[in-house]
Amino acid sequence: MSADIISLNPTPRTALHEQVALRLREMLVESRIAPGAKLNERELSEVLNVSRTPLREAIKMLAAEGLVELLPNRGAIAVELSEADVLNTFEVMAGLEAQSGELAAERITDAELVEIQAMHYEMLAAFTRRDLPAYYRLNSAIHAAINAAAKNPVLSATYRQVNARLQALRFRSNQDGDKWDAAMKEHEQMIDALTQRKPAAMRAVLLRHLNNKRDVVMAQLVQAQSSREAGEGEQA
Amino acid sequence: MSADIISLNPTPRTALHEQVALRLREMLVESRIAPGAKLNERELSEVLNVSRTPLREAIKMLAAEGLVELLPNRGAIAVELSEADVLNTFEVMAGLEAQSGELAAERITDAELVEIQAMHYEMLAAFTRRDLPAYYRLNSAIHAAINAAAKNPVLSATYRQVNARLQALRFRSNQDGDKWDAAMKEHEQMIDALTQRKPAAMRAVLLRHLNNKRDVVMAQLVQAQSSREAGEGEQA
DNA sequence: TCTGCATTTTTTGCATACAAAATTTGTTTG
DNA sequence: CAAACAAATTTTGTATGCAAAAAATGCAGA
Repeated sequence: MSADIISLNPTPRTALHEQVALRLREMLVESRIAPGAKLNERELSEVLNVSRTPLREAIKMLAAEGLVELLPNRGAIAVELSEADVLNTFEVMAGLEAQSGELAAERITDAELVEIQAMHYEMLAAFTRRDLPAYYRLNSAIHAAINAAAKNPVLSATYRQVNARLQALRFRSNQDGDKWDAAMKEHEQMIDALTQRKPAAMRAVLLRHLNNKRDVVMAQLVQAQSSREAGEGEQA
Repeated sequence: MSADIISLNPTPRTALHEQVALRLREMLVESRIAPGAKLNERELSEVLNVSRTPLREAIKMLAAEGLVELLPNRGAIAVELSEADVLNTFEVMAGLEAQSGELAAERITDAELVEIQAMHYEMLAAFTRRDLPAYYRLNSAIHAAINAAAKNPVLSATYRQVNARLQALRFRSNQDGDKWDAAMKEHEQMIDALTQRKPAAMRAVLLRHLNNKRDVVMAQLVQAQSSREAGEGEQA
């Protein structure tokens, strides 16, 4: 049984619980495991072809990361963020992004800046074509690059951990025309602030950017909730 | 109510791996397990009177929290922060504290403010007596209260997690006269900024406060390292 | 039919057992 | 005596087994 995994991975340099954590993290972030859903150990251990021991270790790690919630004697469920949770998480994200941007404006190298500018133009192309998947991919890459330019691994790790909880929501938030235009404009202002090495400007733009993103996500969240409630009402 | 349940139940309701995580966290934060030291599973399971299974689950949680490092096939060691790590962590802490303070200045209630003021005077008493333990205790309590006043549980949780890694260092950093005076002055400025509900001022004070704390800790860190190296040299 | 309760089944939590890897120890040889 | 290699021991990683708790099921009575 575990022989399958070993044969597929000739050198399982990474521990089993790490691999499991990775896969579970993916499933949670992509909402393949729905928020609020129970993580059945027997089920998951069969799907992932591992025993319950490394699976449980992985679940404990995800709990510490805030991706699942541990219910005593009742296992774990995928975190379900309330409206307040989303607002609070965005508030923290805004602070982390703002600081990243501020530090990046101070510390970015010319090479890093060039690469970000290039990605920016690619994103502009995706925006022009209204290619949402490509846009999101480039958007994430740019924000990650800004983070890297801040040269603070602790900040990056914290950023990633908090961001993971919002990932699922972000994925779904299809910005409409106006908001999308505004987001692109903000991105151009970021490039300017970075090019001119203006930390304060960079901080200000990122705060605005995150607040707008928050508004988009929140609007879609309440809309989804109300339509879901209406749908359930019809069925009942 | 809940006190009855606890007294009636000889075996506590909290899961074993949670209890173990709590105790290990304490031992790591207080440096009872030295930075860089190996966490021997057999040894620890004997000391804590649990089997290796819940112990390992607890260790995985601490790894996700950044308190221990997992070495593949070689177990876990207590994190050992390099100079750069300490600087980076303080940088993140400064950002989180600054944001906490900023939000607290916007959201603090009169009752919360009164309590913080009271603790401030208690701390002033401890400062006057040069009672370092009491000072630290009150200092922590005040910072925690400011955090709570920000009314953002996600921010508080993030703050606590990052702070835990520095706790051991902070404990040991005995401020000398000058630095201590400055720290007290900064605390008075915090009270002012909170009382007058000035978020920007609060942010500025906290950034200064954390930068000074960082300098104190770093100075003692390099001093401890050099003296340790000298001592080792003599022994060899 | 619905509610309350007892019984069965499932699921979680912890301990133990076993396999693989790393470390230590001991011995041999140059 | 030191280095290198091999055997033994320890330690980690994973799987399995068992007990306790929770959930599901079934049944009796109103």
